[in-house]
Amino acid sequence: METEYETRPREAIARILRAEPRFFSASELCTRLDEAGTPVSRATVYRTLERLAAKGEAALRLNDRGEATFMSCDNGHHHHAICRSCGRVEDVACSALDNFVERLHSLHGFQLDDHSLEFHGKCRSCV
Amino acid sequence: METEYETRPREAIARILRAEPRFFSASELCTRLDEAGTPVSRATVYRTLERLAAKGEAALRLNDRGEATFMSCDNGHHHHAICRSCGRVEDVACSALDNFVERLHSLHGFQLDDHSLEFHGKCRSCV
DNA sequence: GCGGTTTTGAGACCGAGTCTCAAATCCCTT
DNA sequence: AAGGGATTTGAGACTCGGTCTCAAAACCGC
Ligand SMILES: [Zn+2]
Ligand SMILES: [Zn+2]
Ligand SMILES: [Zn+2]
Ligand SMILES: [Zn+2]
Repeated sequence: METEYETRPREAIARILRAEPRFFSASELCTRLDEAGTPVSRATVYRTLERLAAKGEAALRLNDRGEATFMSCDNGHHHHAICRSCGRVEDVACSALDNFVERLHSLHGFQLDDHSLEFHGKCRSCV
Repeated sequence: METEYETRPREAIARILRAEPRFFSASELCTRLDEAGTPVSRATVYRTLERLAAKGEAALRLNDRGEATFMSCDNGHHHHAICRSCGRVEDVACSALDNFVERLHSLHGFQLDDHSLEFHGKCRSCV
């Protein structure tokens, strides 16, 4: 039947994610959940995050140490400007790619100092 | 004094990296090194890759499982088009960002079907 | 409340990556 | 070519993020 239940752990996690436009690692979330008086096991945190990502309600990102981090994020395809200092994330429309540095600054007040860009697809010999 | 020695393990690793424009994980390299009859310990593989990356002679990339992968790559700042099928990597100049889809196809014969882009810097309130 | 279904938690487990330190290697000097 | 001080290596212990298992708990339509 595959019905989905609304449970205390899921709601506690969603509440923390929705409160801030930032990426959270699983362990960060566990700590926050403990502090909020609604502790949730690691296994459940991982399962919930994976589920949110699969439903398109959260974005998954690997941080520079290769840890999975998650953010509440459901506005379709777009990109992210991440503050090196506080972690705040600004959404950047994909169409803003032309002259992206200038736009990023004028639209979001974001002072860009680095970027990473990766393309995926098929090369000449694999098409 | 900090002199650097040229050693058999380092040369074996460099030889494998230079042979293909692809990202290799540490464990992949260990396997290749064993097959090539020049086995190198995991610790040394990691140390050597880290050293190459620090010297700017190799690019570091976290794959979708969060594993560190390395590729021989020393042409200054640029981006990568990675084939989903064979892993072959095409370099893409940073200035090619305008109309990148079309350029990628006409310049490299690369059929783009996804991309990831991330900006890093300081947000309005952290500048 | 009851009962079938879904979810949770504790802890075992896995694998990538790091660390330690004695042994091996490198290469400069003689 | 042998000696010797500095660098590098390897085996294996260790850390830690993430997965898996399965019995117990929670959920919700009845
Ligand atoms: Zn900030
Ligand atoms: Zn895009
Ligand atoms: Zn290919
Ligand atoms: Zn660039």
